[in-house]
Amino acid sequence: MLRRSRTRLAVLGALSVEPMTGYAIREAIRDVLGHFWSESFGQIYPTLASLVDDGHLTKSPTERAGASQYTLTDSGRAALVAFLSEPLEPTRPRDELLLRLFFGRHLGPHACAALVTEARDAAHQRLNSFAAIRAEIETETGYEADRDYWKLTLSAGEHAAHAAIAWAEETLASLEGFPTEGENRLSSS
Amino acid sequence: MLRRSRTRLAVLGALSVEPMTGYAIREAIRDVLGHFWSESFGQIYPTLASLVDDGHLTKSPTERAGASQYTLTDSGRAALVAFLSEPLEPTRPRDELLLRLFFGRHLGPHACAALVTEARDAAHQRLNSFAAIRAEIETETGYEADRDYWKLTLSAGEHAAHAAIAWAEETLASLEGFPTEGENRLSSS
DNA sequence: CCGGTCATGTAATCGGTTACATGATTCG
DNA sequence: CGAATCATGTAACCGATTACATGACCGG
Repeated sequence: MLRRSRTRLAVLGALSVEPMTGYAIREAIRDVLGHFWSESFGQIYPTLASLVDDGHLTKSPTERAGASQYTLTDSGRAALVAFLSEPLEPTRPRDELLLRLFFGRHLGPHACAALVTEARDAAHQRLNSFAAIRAEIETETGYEADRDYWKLTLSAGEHAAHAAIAWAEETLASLEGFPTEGENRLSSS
Repeated sequence: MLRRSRTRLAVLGALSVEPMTGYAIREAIRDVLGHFWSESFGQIYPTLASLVDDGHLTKSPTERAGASQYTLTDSGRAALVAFLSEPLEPTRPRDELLLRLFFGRHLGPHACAALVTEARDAAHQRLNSFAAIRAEIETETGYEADRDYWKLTLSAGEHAAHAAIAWAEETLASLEGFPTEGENRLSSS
């Protein structure tokens, strides 16, 4: 199983939209894919070098000294499609909020409510940023072919955020009825 | 920033419910926390050893040769509470389905629909397993104090699954209207 | 000129998985 | 007895983050 790194997919994908520098790739991932993906510089630059080695990208200088622009080759586009076609291997879930809530008895309902409130507010903020991104991709020209797909991922984020908010509200109401036996104390098995 | 591994939290939490062997911890995490958490043996055993070193657990032999039972100490319980009280550092999102969908133009609407269908079916399966877990924790005795918190995490899973299903249905309908220009071909910028 | 942004890259480290090795116990 | 399950642990590896080092360019 040659399990390719997903960073490669993200980088190839980003460059399928338009040629960019490594720095710009990271910016694009943070600003546009931010709600479902992330990459760090420490991962992007080695990946770019490796993709150039494989012939999937070409590196060319820009006007600006020290900056290089990377462009997808035909081989790179083929690699992207091949990657996209691979079966999705199931991700191992790791939701730290739920992990804490699961053991919430040791924290008490009050502190748990604070965690849930935080999560709810974060979901609201995400919702706001989705609206901004939606407006942005709607108005910018040049990405017509991709735009419809991009909106699907936005919609996924919106559904998830709405669900998170609804759950948080329910949970906050429910937590009010919880007994406060162990709150702020380290005793009681 | 002393960023403690979350495996420690999961192990301490698991042992806060009842003493167990390392093997049983992994089973419990897989079966009960499976929809929002995962751990591998390779992480659990070293963590157990380290927690014993720190005085957070005691290791005692069982009737069965070669098997050890781990029990939370007072120090361990305090460490659990301390851990639970730490601020939640934001998780970097990595949703491979959405990453693929974002670059879905290169795959075509048909293949994208297959991915989304897969995700929808997986959400349905999760919903089924939630019902089973709910029935299980409802009937088993001895966990009355934790049960209410456990249900909160189940509810979160159910909300998320319902949202995923609703989004998938909408997306599948939407994908039917997408042009199939690049489907199964490697050409066309 | 100085601070902020654009830009590249590497080294140390980490958290985690996989694969492997080993062996006891239980059940058919 | 043999297979499945229970049980422990380690070594190799990997993907990724963090911190650090460096420097060009631009605007005030």
